[in-house]
Amino acid sequence: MRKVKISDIASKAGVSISAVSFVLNGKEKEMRISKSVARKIRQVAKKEGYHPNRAAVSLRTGESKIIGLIVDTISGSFFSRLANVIETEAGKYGYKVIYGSTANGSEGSEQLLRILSQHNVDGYLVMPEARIESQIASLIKRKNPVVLIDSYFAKLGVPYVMVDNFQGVADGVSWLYEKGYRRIGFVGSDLDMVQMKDRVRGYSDTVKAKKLKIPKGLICETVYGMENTMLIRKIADYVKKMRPDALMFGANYLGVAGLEALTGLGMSVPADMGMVCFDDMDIFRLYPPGITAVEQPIHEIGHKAVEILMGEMGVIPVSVKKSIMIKGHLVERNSFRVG
Amino acid sequence: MRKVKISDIASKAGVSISAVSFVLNGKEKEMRISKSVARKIRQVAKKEGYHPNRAAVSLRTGESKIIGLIVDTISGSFFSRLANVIETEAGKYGYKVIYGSTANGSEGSEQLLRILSQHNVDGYLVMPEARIESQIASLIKRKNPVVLIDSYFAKLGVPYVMVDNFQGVADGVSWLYEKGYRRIGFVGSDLDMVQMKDRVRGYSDTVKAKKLKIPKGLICETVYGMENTMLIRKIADYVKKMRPDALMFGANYLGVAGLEALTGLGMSVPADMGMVCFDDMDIFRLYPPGITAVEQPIHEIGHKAVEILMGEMGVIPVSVKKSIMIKGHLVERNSFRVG
DNA sequence: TCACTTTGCTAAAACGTTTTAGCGAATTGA
DNA sequence: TCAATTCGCTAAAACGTTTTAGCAAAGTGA
Repeated sequence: MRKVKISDIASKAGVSISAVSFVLNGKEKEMRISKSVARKIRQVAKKEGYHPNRAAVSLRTGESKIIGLIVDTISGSFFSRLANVIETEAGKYGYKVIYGSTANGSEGSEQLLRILSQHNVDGYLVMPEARIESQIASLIKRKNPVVLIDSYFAKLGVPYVMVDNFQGVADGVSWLYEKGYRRIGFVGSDLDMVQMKDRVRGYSDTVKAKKLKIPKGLICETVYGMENTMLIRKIADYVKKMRPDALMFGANYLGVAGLEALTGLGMSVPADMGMVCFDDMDIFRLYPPGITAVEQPIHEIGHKAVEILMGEMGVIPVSVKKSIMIKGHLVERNSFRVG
Repeated sequence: MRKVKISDIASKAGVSISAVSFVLNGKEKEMRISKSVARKIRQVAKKEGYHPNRAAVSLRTGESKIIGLIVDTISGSFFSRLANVIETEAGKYGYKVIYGSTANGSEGSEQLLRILSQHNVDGYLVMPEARIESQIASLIKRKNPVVLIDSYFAKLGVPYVMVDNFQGVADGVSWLYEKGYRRIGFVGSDLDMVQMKDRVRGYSDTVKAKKLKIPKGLICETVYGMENTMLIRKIADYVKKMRPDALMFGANYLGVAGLEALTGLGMSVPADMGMVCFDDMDIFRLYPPGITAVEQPIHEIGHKAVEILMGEMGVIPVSVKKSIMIKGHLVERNSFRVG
């Protein structure tokens, strides 16, 4: 059951290796291989179960049919679900996904990128963290196809796909407003990426548009990477001090911590607090009354990211829009006080 | 900034390609390259930033330094967290992970395995579903290193790493017993894998050992792959009919559905029902009183799986135990009625 | 000193493809 | 009929490694 190679097909079909290669790569017209020979080759190849050795192809062509997926950490439902759709979408174009995380200490991002480049990776899908920016820049300089997901670096003109953070938060805050809340707080983080900044802006602008008088402190800025118990305490302190009547959370893990903080204070949603969270999670659906959340269109994000990357890689015609922003969807649940 | 290759190093160091290869692969002793030349070569290689083209290496040696991770679907917290640790653990040995899911329709498992084999994958980590058994068998027949995770196929003697399902459920049931419950039900699925069967056995044996009289019907067998709303209804009907005073759930998604079912019936945990779930989830920690669960030792599972696979692949000396079972840990929370 | 071994290195084949250049036969144009 | 073109295909180089076989110089034993 040795692996069958192109020369096997060539000899069994009584033709040259080149002929086989041409036919199997769809260049029979161009290379004028006759219909009959082409048919024969295809038939033999199928019968013998031929599939090209990717290493050889990669060596010869420099293409690996592999794309690299770089994430901070893949645990976390948003990432893992996205990874899943990326895998299927890439598969549709015949690409496999190899992924690496930059966070888990095993290797720095330069190391990771080097390894991926050693594997002749054809393109990169990156969910960036700030400290990777320079690496991305060097990828771009070397003409590597890159598409950023869920954030972007303003300076580099890298294509990106992201959710409309501003609009998402704005929708959430508006929903709370419509439900009658007037002292709406925001829990965000100090993460230095547009991602979070747009969310903060989504909050501030909306609150301004609704002509709510907000004390500055109604924004609770947590430290990114903060340990969970600290985070919970921070939110609890904020709630005790500022007494918002509703909270808009800027990220799913913040919402989760928020729930824990409220529980700790003996408060409950929606009796004592209105709530909306940016980015949905199972728990928001299951938590007793159901927590309204802004759902990220994961499927569309993954779909578009792969599509744009394929464009960059020359696999498909490049589309006009190299960067897109996708609207999130407000999933209304019962995290508001009635009447 | 062209990629530097071995011949560049050779010429800059004024030696042959072979010499460079020997030194950089640590065969200098064996191939008696002098200290001084070796030093020179290493120095030049470092300065020029040489890193071997993996495609070429792979073509020549047949090894890719890539392992294939095959899962049903990577979304789901257990899988994604496990994927994460596998990635880091594999990284420690210099291996990258390429993964493919069999479930999401894009490609069948034969197709997936073929593609991985085209990429010269060195070994496989598989979280099996029943229908992949024959494929695994053929991998084994072709002497491919394979380690199964979280289940095993009795017939094939494939190494595996799994959690002690029997013990985990037994611990959960015992906990409920200690809390005073005497009419403990079990919600499992008809999934035809040892995995689930051991859990059912863990329940039945424990219940028998405690000398509880259980009507047969206290086991609720759900259909694997059942649609969620159907699942919830099934559990609700079962609860209404059999009136257990506590429930042991055989899988995390079952526990979640169970919570929804109970909510639908106007019942709550722990006031109206004791509960333990096999396999922990965020929601069990966050759900108001906290649901006791059997936590799977994800880190250890991933660690061991990679270790055994490396043994199979000849990367490290093969350990005595090729298959291991790891104990889960009962995380006690407040899903029981006091007094 | 001479045969033999060891030392330190190199040449070249091989891995399985893709692709360029080109060759003989058939066809066309005049 | 003869030159020119087109047709249908093949030979061989190249991709960047690893590894086998072997060669010249130096060392060793007698």
